[in-house]
Amino acid sequence: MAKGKSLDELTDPVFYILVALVEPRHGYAIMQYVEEETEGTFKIGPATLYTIIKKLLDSGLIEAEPDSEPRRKTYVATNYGISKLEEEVERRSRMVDLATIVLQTRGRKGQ
Amino acid sequence: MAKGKSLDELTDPVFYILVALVEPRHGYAIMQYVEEETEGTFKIGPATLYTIIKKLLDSGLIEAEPDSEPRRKTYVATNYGISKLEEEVERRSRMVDLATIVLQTRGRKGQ
DNA sequence: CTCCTTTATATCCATATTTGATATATCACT
DNA sequence: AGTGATATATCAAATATGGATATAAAGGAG
Repeated sequence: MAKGKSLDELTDPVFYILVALVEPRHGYAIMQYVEEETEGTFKIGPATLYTIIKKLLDSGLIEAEPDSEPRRKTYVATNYGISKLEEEVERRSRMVDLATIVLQTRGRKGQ
Repeated sequence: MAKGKSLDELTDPVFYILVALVEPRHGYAIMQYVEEETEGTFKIGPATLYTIIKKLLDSGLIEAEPDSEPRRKTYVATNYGISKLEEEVERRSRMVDLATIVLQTRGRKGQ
């Protein structure tokens, strides 16, 4: 049901696109969503967007959905995509926790 | 004091290497540290490691430190590197929070 | 003393990922 | 008719990553 390579880790743009597609959205709306949610700090251009959409369709993380407007293509995360996103949230959460502890431990030097 | 490009976002291996270098470590010890801390789920090979060490030295996030053993090269994060790591932890934390909220909101459909 | 494993650093090159630039077309507004 | 926003799409270049490989010294086993 998926043919991509690993998918053990999701990159930043893949992560944001999957988050956007927890609700159905078309490509352009994904770009706007990510820019708004990150207050302009993370932007996804069309090249990155459509490259990744293709990859996510191929690997079964998202699927196409019918849209009323003919010139738009709407996508949404599959159940598989949602669970992959949940895994990735946990993975990133652990990364944050590790770094937080390490940074805390530092400072109180020696002992 | 830094000549790298953006550094606005750190990739996964860069993140792990910087976390490892909150305390002084030499290259091989970084590889072992990351593998241990991630329980074998994330491995950094020599190619990735030394490529990134070079990049981090160039951009001033880490610096070399004298080591008793002559055949080892020890590195440690600079103050600049620590603050970059802190920023990145916050950035990733916000990503986790966003995804968590979005995933929570889903499920209770309509309204 | 020789073999093997671990430690340790380093690079080549192929593959994967990302992105700037560009192209096309429709729609809304003036 | 012209401009800006909407909307999808691709090319080519730049970046990033990782498997394989090379080198060498140290430590332990037999």
